[in-house]
Amino acid sequence: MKNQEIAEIFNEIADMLDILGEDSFRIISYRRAARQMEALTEDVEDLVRQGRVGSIPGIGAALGDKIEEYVTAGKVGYHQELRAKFPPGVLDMLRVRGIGPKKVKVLWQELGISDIETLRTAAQTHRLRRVKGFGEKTEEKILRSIELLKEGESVFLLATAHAVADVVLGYLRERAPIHQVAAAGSLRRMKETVRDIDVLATTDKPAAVVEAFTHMPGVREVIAAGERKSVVLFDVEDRFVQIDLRIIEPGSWGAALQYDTGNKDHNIHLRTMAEKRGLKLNEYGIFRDDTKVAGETEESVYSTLGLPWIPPEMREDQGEIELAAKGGLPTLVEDRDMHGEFHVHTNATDGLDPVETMVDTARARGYEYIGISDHSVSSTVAFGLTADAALARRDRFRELNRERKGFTVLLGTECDILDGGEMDYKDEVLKEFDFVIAAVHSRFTLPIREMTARVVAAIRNPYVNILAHPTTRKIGQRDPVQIDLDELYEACASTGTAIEIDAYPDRMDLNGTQARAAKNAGCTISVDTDSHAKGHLAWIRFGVGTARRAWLTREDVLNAWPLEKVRAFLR
DNA sequence: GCCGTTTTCGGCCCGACTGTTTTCAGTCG
Repeated sequence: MKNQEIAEIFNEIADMLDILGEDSFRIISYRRAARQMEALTEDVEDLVRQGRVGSIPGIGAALGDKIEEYVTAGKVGYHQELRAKFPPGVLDMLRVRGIGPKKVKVLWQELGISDIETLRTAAQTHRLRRVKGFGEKTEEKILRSIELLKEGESVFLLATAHAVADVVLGYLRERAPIHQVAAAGSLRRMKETVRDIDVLATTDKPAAVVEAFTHMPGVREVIAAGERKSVVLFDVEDRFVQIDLRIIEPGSWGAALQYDTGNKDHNIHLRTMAEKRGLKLNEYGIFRDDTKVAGETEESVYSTLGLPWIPPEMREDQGEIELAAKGGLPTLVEDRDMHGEFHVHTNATDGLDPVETMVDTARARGYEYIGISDHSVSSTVAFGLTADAALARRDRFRELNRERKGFTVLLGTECDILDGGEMDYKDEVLKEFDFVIAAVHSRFTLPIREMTARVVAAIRNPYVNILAHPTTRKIGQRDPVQIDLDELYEACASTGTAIEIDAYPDRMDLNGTQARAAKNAGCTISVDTDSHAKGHLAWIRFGVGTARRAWLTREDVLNAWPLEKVRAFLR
């Protein structure tokens, strides 16, 4: 998929135009187009083939041509022309916190500074403060920001960010005079990675809350400390995450929550709708002239615009507003809909806990069933089981089912898909399991045609019920394999094979965008944690969050079904 | 560069914080 590559090109064009001081609305168009490319559920190459690039919101004639050019020629001429004007390193300077396009332009064109190292030396030797707009504090700030850049400011896994948010919210509840407090932003939208954590609080003592927030244990750096908004960098192991705190009046709680949750395009869309109704929407409420007409709850904000409340996970401006306006929002799957799961490991292979512990943890969660799916023999690093050893567990599983009345333990396997697409166990072994999960754990670098054929062959095996972590990516560690996901969706839909949202925090595979495409192709989705310890079963909330980002209902999710319906599916 | 039940031209979301300024530009989200 070239979607991401095109997004990066558009963003880089925007950066360059920004530095050159071009028309800001043109720049906004490039950035918006980049976001659209990232959010696209379809492969842009397919859209080009079908002549449908113009149907992407924010893509007109000029950007459509550039997309086609990239798909056919592998590059965009305009992008390369611009690039030729910039010494390498100039664009990097934008990554320094507090340095934007205007300052880069001055640094580059007036001081001849064209990379971060030179910028650092210039700040150290006080060469910057001679230029208009730069002073002593700017030099200090630049030096600190460059240090922070080296320490690796980066994205965080959703699960990590949630854990940090819980600590911060707990601290504020205990130590600051707040009424309400909550996390919003991409965390609340359940995005699989999070760049910063947005916290909202209501209080009648703002100064005391800012004081508590900026002096929390773990705060490394205070970026801003205003009465309405503060920003800190917060230690997370050997890295740090940005945390934004917004302080509002109780009457603006809903408006602020809305404002800080929706992504940029969702919010712009709502503000445009407000304007057409003669209203003004901001983080304090909805106003007619200067009178506030809504804002205490999120529901009031949406209903004033003629909309039902939209679930946070959907607020990406991917058609949800139009759907809501027509009264067509789906009823999304929820945590409490989950009846069990299938992708669970034990200490028989590379899990930490024995099967009894995993089963009882699942029961305590209120599940009706649990599938145990330890590794097959070829996964040597994961201590995969021989066919005999795997099937020999059947007796113990029968006992477990007798001992735990009203709860069902299913004997499954996470069976490797071998190089050529055959399964690691023979069919006569596979048919003995209650269910079979197929997964790629080797040869990640096959070319796209071979990899696609390999996985499609596994999907077509009559004993395979679920395809696990389809792209095999590990966030921050391993790129997704080269594979034609549309072909997988089609194969899964036509054979009645479920496809997985693997909610292990660094997998999140499929992600929300992909799972939505899978649903649209007619697939049933299995939401699993890939648990390797009892505590991991709780990660199902991130899988459900991803399913909600994919607009899935409980009818779409295999393990939101009761056991009898699941059994029929597995048969 | 995009887009249109007020428009095919003239608009384009809106506000907070900081630092360098004498009233505001730049950055960020």
